[in-house]
Amino acid sequence: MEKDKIDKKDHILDVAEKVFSDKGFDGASTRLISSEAGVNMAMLNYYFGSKEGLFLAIFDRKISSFQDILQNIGNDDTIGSWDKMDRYIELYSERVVNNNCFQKLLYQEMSINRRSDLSDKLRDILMKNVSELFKILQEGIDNGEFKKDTDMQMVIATMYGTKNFIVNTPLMSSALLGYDIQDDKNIEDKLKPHLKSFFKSLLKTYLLNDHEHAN
Amino acid sequence: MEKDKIDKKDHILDVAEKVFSDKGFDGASTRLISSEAGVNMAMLNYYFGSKEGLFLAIFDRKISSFQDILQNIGNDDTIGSWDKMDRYIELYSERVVNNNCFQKLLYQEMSINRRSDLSDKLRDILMKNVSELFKILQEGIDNGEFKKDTDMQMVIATMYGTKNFIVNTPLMSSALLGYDIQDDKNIEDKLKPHLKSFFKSLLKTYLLNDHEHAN
DNA sequence: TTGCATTAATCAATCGTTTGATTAATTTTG
DNA sequence: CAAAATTAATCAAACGATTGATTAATGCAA
Repeated sequence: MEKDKIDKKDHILDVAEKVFSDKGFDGASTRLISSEAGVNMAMLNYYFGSKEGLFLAIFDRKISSFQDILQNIGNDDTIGSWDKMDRYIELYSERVVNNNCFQKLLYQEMSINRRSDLSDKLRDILMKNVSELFKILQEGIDNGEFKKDTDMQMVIATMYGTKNFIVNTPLMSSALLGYDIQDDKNIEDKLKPHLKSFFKSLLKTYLLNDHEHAN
Repeated sequence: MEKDKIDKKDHILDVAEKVFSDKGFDGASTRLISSEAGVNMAMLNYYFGSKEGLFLAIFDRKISSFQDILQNIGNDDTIGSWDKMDRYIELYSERVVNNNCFQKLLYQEMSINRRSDLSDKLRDILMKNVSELFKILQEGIDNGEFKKDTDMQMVIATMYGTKNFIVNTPLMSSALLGYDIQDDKNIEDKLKPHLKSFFKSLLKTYLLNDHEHAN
């Protein structure tokens, strides 16, 4: 059955995503991945051609669902710029703290510069997501809701960086925050609300003009 | 001569630091490192025992100079909390944007889950640096200079995360900031001042109580 | 039976490491 | 001081292990 095959490939991709994010590309052997996935080693090559093919397939799978999630917030004319920002923070914090092992993989790959074609591709995709945030910020500045001297680039770097730091160095951030951020329950109950409320509070004071502070 | 030996070991460590940070631990072969350093392969084992020994030696060398740089800012009684924060931002931005290939290595290692003993060690060292920042923040809150509801943990995650994001994903951050952050001149002329002024501006609005805003 | 899925066995290549030999430097000895 | 003895540094070559990949044989459903 075609369905079974897809499920199997998907299962392999799930496992590979996890193992790659734990060990890195070079540290994750095909033998380990296949045994973790409960399939014969040759199946990886049979399905994905090569180890690199498997690796790329992980990204291909995600990329399709990766795009438009954060898009089209900026196109809503009925709400103000801060409310858009608020919504972006909500969605971003939600999305990103899930798939955290893919996020880890993504930034590992962007940090090491091996497959430069892939890196470029990932950069472009991320920049596309970033552009939505740009739009929101620019609009807020133009309509006077945000401060004129807002450093948009750095605001973006701050959001992405802070999230990455927490997700990608769990040992460090768990020690810092005082709870295990690898635990799913803690992620849901503590980390997500924590991240959201901090981002809102931080950016509200930074972005909003004084006359808006009352809100 | 003893000096030559130290210089040689130091040279190997320099090269290894660069290669490891480029390729990751598993991606960097001992053959590549030794050929880049212009020494025989066996010398790596002769000097450092093993590949892992070489890797650890990189950290040992840095760690000694790593410690006290950011320390003792908090102990100065003659300046206010924000001024201490200001000074921390200055030093942190300076230090960190230099040795950026070590920083890359450091967070690569903390991201991957391999030698947990090393990871723990690195976490402890970083937490020690963090504690100085904690001290400054706590003091500022206690003396009323900073807001009572300051999220200290997240402020720290933001500073470390934002810097990491910029340094560790140069492809992304160069596209975002609009200049090549791998270029030494750009680092000095643009990135450092940029980072400093943003951190100050961002944290000033977030940390300071309203009656301090005039400053 | 035919075609795809799956397996164990095997491949060459590369890995980190070790070896034994050789050279250079240092120390000891007469 | 000079010769001998010892130690340290360096090298090419080879080691066993592991890597990603391939093969040929088998299983199995249509």
